[in-house]
Amino acid sequence: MARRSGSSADITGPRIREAALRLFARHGYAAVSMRRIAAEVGVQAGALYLYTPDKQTLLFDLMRTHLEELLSAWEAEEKGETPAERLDRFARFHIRFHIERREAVFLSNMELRNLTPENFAVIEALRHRYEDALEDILKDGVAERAFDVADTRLTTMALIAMLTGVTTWYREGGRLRQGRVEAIYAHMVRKAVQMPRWKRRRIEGAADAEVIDEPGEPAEAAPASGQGADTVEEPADVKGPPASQPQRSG
Amino acid sequence: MARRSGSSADITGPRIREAALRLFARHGYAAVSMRRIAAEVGVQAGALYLYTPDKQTLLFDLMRTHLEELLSAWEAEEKGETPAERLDRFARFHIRFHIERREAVFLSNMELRNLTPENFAVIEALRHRYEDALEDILKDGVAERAFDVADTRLTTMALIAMLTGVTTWYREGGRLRQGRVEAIYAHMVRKAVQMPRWKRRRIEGAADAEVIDEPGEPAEAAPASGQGADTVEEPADVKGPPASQPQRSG
DNA sequence: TTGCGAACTGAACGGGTGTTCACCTACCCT
DNA sequence: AGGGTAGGTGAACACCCGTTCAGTTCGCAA
Repeated sequence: MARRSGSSADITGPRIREAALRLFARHGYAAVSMRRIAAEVGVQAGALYLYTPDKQTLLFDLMRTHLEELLSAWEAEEKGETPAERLDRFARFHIRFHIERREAVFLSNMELRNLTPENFAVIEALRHRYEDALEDILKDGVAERAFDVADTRLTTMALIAMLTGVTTWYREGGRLRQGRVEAIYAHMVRKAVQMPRWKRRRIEGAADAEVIDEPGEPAEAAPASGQGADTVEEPADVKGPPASQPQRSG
Repeated sequence: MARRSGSSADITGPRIREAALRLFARHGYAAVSMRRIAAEVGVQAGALYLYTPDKQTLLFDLMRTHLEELLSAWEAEEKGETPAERLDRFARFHIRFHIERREAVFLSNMELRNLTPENFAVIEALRHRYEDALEDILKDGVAERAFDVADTRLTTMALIAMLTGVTTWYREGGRLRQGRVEAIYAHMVRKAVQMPRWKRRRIEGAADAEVIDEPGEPAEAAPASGQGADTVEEPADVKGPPASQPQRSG
């Protein structure tokens, strides 16, 4: 038996990629042999080489395809008007896309170290483009004084890590429906970067405005840090509002 | 040449664990051979089996040791009085510990799938204990109405993912000093979970108090979600404050 | 100084690895 | 009906894998 009946390239090709994706994601690139992928497809190992030049390229193509689809899916998304709106959409999009493609996400995050340097550079560039999409939103928000972000690059990495983490625990049919998960994450993201009222007023120079105590305010913030530890505020800011503030108006 | 001059178990043992940790973290468990670890130590592969029964146990011991040290380091930490204080300390501790032990963190996060089921269960239990430490802080904050957290478990996972993500980009001698990184992350964590003023007032039933617009408020929050999409608030809450609110008092 | 155990070598075992290649057969086109 | 080629097979190549073990040497205690 050489060629099997009913076989064709546009069936075997995708099946190989699906099997490789699933197995690489589940057991890791190095732990999965070409023979095992072939067995999953129901084919001999040699047949895989009609569809990929080698194992490394198979991994690389899976990761590149995933990231390209991620980028084009985001570009196709409606963007929203304000930075806050765009951030909300980004968070929800990210959660949705990452829940729907857990295996590809897992692969693209875990197997970077198994790429050759040249392939790694390509994947990193794609990933960077996606991160920049988020950072641009943050920068816009900072420019409009809608966001209070000490460092847009750090915050970009922090938010993406937080959102991507959903793949580690979310399971379909679990305690929380996907829509609610999206909403909770989006809400947290928004709160994490939003400009607090007391600060917005200070920045706008409204010394006449009543200063209201607010969590995150310097007088109350980060009380646990040792003396001399860094703070988020610039030194000039840390001194902050006058010490005598109304505790609560109500 | 059989035994090498100047050799002793309390030197070779640690060197094997260090080499294994570094190589496993860098290239992945499955991609690193016992011969390569041995070569790094300057020894033959067979000698490794004087120090570990097999490769799997070597991995497991590295991960278990790391998590046990993480737990006992946190337990030794000063805890702070209020939930906000404890959360701040937790965030800073987590960042510090994870920056200092990048390789062990990387290993413990990436190689879970290469553990046998029995070993996996042990590691997961340890990891769960650490997550619970954070969740307890969040629960306390929710009970005291200091935190506004829709789901403590989800938030725990989200915050840990965000904080642990620091290991993917932080490099010593980079743009940001460690203390500042700690401060920025701790600040974001705090903002992400804090109870907004408008909501605290509503909960406390202070209908007399002036309601102030606040980012995160339902009227303004999550505007990008499609119709019928989930929101963070419970249905009763979503209807929210009366529609007519002063936009800004200033 | 001798002897004994700790520390290690080096070869071997059975098996798995990615990849190649000569060969074969089912299908489509003329 | 028949030929060409797309889509395979299965054996082979050279090498690496985790692990074992008899044998060897070093350091230390008596």
